[in-house]
Amino acid sequence: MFPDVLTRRFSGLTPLTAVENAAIAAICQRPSAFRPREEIRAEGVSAPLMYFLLDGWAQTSIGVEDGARQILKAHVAGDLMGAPSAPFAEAVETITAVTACVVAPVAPAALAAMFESHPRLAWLFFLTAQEERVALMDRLTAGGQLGAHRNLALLLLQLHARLNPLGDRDMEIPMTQQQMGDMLGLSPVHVNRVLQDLQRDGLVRREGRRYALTDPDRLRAFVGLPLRTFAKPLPGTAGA
Amino acid sequence: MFPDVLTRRFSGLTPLTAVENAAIAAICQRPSAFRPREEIRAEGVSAPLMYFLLDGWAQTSIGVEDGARQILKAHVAGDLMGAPSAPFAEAVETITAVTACVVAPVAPAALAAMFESHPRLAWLFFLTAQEERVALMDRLTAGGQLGAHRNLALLLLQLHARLNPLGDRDMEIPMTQQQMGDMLGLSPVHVNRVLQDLQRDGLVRREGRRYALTDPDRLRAFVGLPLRTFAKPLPGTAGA
DNA sequence: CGTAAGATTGACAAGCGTCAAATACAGTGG
DNA sequence: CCACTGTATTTGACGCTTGTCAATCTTACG
Repeated sequence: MFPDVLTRRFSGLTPLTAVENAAIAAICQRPSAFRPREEIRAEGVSAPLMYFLLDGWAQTSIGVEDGARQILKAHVAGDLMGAPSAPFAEAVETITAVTACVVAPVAPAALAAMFESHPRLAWLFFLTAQEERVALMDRLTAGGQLGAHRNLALLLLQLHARLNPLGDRDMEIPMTQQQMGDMLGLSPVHVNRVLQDLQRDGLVRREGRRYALTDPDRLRAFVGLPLRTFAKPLPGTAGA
Repeated sequence: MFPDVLTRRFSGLTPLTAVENAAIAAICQRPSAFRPREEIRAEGVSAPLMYFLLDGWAQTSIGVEDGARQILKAHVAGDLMGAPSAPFAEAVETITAVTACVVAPVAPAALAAMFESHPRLAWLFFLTAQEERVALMDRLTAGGQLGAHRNLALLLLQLHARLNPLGDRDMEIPMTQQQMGDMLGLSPVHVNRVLQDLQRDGLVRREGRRYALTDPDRLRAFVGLPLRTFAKPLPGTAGA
């Protein structure tokens, strides 16, 4: 059960060996389940753990004093959550279940130990961390330089790429418009209006929380940022 | 020369051994110098390298089609630049010299090889990548949830923390207001107005590009986001 | 001394947030 | 099966924040 979903995490880079799969499974603690809206890990707790998301949707967010919060990432099965807090004494981000989900905790020290026995995995985790950085960089760029329309369009494209690697047009996004707003720094009211604009322009179709990108190419052109292809055969790893 | 500045990179986590210093120096290619405004590495180039910044200020940015650009990070001596592009076939970000600066290129494959011989360094680089993620997460939170005033105040606090670890109030920021705007997603005109507001409120003093935080505590309270202390003794590394 | 880049100021417009109300929708208990 | 309740979506009116445009002023530098 574990290995499958975790292997998928790195499938864009390289396939894992059976030994590597086992090494990852070995550092996972017993999985536990959470219900929708339940808090998996609160920001501020000390000695924070990391979590492999085995099933469901979750999100990480940072809260601001006045009650506002920024959602930083929507996680799907296979994601490693909470890693950004690893260098810190106290957790930086809150992890919340969006749908029902199952997570396996991982102690940072255990991951560090794995780095010693499996340097190739260490490199893969390093590359994955860089990918996450790029995702944040793109989002920052979109937030700073693009308007709400192109920003939301980018979000839909990114979710589509992750949910639908095969390229189907249809997808189910289990987020409220409020949550999308918290991701983009927009009010839920404005999210709603922008979604309607995109529909009116024929870029998106929508029924409830089912979204269809009617013309992905036009949508990409509209956004004006390249969609990264997280896919490069692993450069010079085992063979040094 | 190298080791000093690079060691400083990790000083918040743990001191490096002489062997580790040598290992890092060994993967560096011959350093080269750049003049202000010169492009060190353009986004889009294939097989991108990484660069240790040995001296000076540099910045990484992502361009948008219509000519706008988002500055993602201001780099000071000791930073590893360009790592986010490592998993990609083509460079994601443009690296530009802000002041005169000296950089040492590093091939991703060389770093991967170092991960095999020095797993503790691998873990340190992993943690550093997570710190960078948190920096982006904070900036994203500021951009999405805070207004221009608090956002700019946060930028000043962050620069102050990096430039002035000793806590002096005075610092020289070699950025134009235009560049600050490109970091925050604000127009240069608005940056100027906000800076004046902060001065009027007695939070900042400024002469040319010398900035003084007159009351750091009040400034921090004003922002409402915690300033991360990138300082935790390295958890379970060598002793596994 | 001349030129270019940056900083500053003002007037105006657009984008987005806020407030408030109305409407759909799902789950709950009678 | 139906009223009841809370949550999500939708719509409208209005105002603040921020961008745009254009001009002026300062500073650095050849």
